[in-house]
Amino acid sequence: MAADHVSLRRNNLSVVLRHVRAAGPRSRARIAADTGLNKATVSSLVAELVERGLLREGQAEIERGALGRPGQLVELDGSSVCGVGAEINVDYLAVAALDLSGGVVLEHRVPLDVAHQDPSTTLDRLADLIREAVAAVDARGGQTAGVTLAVPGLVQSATGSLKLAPNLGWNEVPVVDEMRARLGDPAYPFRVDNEANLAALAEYSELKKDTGNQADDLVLLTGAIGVGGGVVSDGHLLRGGHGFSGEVGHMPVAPAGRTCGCGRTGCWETVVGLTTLLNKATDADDPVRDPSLDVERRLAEITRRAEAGDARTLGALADVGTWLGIGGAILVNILNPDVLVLGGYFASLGPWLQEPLESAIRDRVIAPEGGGCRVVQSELGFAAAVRGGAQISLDQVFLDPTLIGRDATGVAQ
Amino acid sequence: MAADHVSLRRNNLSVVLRHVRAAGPRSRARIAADTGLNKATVSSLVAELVERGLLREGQAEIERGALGRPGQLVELDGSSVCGVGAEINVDYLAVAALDLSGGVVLEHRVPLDVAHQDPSTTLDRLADLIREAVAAVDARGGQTAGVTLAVPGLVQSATGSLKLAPNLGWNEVPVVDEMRARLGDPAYPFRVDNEANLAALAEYSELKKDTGNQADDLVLLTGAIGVGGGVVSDGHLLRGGHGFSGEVGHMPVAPAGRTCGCGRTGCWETVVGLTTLLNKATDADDPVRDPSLDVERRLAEITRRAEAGDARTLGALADVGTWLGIGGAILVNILNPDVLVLGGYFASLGPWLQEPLESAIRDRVIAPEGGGCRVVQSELGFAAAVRGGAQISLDQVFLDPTLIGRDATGVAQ
DNA sequence: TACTTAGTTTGTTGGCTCAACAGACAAAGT
DNA sequence: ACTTTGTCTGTTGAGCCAACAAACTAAGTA
Repeated sequence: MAADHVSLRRNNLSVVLRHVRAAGPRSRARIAADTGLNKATVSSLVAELVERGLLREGQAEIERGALGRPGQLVELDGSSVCGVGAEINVDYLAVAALDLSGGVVLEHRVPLDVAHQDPSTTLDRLADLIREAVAAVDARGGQTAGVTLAVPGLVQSATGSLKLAPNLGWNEVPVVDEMRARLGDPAYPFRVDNEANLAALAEYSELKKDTGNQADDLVLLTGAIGVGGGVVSDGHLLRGGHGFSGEVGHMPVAPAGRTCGCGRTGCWETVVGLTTLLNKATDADDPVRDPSLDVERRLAEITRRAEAGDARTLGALADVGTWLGIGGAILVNILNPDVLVLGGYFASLGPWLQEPLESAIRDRVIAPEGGGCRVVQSELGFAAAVRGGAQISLDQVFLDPTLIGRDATGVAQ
Repeated sequence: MAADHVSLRRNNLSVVLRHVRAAGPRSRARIAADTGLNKATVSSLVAELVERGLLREGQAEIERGALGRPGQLVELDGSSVCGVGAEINVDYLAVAALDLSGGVVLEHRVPLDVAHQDPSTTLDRLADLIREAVAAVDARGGQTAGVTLAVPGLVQSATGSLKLAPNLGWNEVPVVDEMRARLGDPAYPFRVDNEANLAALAEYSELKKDTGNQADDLVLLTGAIGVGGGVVSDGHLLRGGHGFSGEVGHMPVAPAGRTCGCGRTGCWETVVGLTTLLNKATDADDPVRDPSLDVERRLAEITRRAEAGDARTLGALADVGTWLGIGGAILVNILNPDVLVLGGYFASLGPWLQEPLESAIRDRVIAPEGGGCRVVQSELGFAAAVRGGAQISLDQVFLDPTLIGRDATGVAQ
């Protein structure tokens, strides 16, 4: 809370660094004009950020044709710092490493039937993947700013423990401690977070990249066997008092519906989950239903049928889209996001879900003009969570550039 | 974003002022120890805050029995700055003025059938009340830090316009402009906000006062004819992209239920609204149903019957409590608040609602141990929104003490 | 075409100010 | 004698301002 010269400097370093990220390569003079800082101050700040390896002098001189002395472009230096994201999900493990400028250094996914493994075995495999990612960062001459693990369950961020992950069959696993031990107590911070939260963060970054500014309120729906929700409100991740926010899968929206894994009837999951879609769209002996098949392959087949105009498939998709809208409207009324992002399997099948979904929302939202809520399909799809994990580690650096290089006050957990 | 010496100073003034509010009267040395600021710095900051009339040297010397030189207590100075809150609701207008230390300077409510008035007449009456409140502040030798108006509807905070208030029958009313004109373009800032949002803020302050720290995530339910929701997340009001968040009254929870004023069936309002309770608890010719009767008086009668053990009343209350829990569980799953506060009429009847409500929530929440969500009855009841309005104006001063006194950079809107 | 000059913009330098800090110290108690 | 408070003095660090050199465009002149 209390601020001194050091935090003042830290703040302004962060302002400059984030401005370059948000607005792209720029001359010092331009940064000064944009941020309101003095030219001299910006020079000093940029010099320090260059020294820390976070910014670099741009190769290009500047756009021609302008009057006066051309400026020296300053841009993000992707070479020195990377964030690593990892993910444990029902049927795969994944890692990704992003550099400071958002470039993908590495992305790796391996299929694994996590639910039928011992957690310990899964964590061993994951440790291998993370070591591989960190090695790739090292090989590039970079430093790992942090690793964040995404899990489909309830996470207590403070203690780094996974309280409950029904779809994995995990319960009270101290994932951070377990992983830190496996990785030999690494210097970089290691965090866990909910999969949907991290995916929401990744989508938020993506949105910022595309639309420039505006839109600081976003809801992400991740569709898989279960349904997860991630909420970004006013640019901040909504975590809730104990970090258990976004549990939207069990909203009772269809009292006449199927029995849910949680024991109750009519949960949202039971009408929009992937299993339900497949049951509606196919016969019991249809090979697409085979649970041992890769999810992406099953989705590809559904997509093919939809494109071919198969009536039953289209009907099932329209049905899911409508139910998605019925639950979505609840979220929109409560949270009033600017954007509702369809992630996970909803993204793959977005083209057929979007129309019925939007119409269902329009019918149910109180705020004028549907609360101004746009519905978009995720471009990241199933990769959103790992990306978000890498992103969140990088965000720490953007918030406090002094974590990196020079005096490096300590890669504080 | 970008910070300089002035913002550094502003921040630290704010830190000291807020610390005294949160932790109570304290010596300078203690403030320094608590905040991490240097003793000398705290002396300087306190001196400035005293000069601005926000703090004052405490009368009492200090607790006895301690070793060493006793400290001079420093405490909030309630005498110089007040925040004013106002409220337009279906059947009353209200104002309140709070001083910096949270003391109630004035609280005034007048019954008015707003829905059957011309908006202009209502605003005229409200202007009278506000003038009265500001005059009361003046009479105490104080300065009005700002006035915030609470309305039961969708508010666009930026433009200060009320987009839609179904229960008032209002639509697209530029309330801020209208009121500023009536008040003769006052120097203090004038804002509008949603009634439930402001009430949530007031409850949050109340909570902080009681429990000290912890609990930064809260959901408030205001019960009246309609049902409103206000959300505080991580200490911040959740507003949503367009400021239309918290519209919980029309969540479709009871598909088999009554038709709602909004045209759909099964909205939450239709099973937990006051009208529904009365219909369930009484016969058609029961005088309690008389809508011209004062709400508080009708609630008093229901309370009397419940206390007397009237089976039908108790049944109706249990029913409403359960439905409250069914919808409440949705909110708890999405937002994971530490506390769920029952406001409005739910507060008056809380003793009978709480048990079935808590049980319904426990049955439906995914997170372990009910997500740790406590259910409490509001102490402020129907006065929460005005209090919150006054509070929010004061909060501006706590966030930027330089708004008041001395150089007063301008009572910026 | 080659050269000069004016005008504009960039980025650095040195001096100034402001605010926090550190340490010394008097004051006020045990 | 010992402790703790609060003030005072001098130092440090960071941002600001104004001046200035550098780098370029535009236009006028030979």
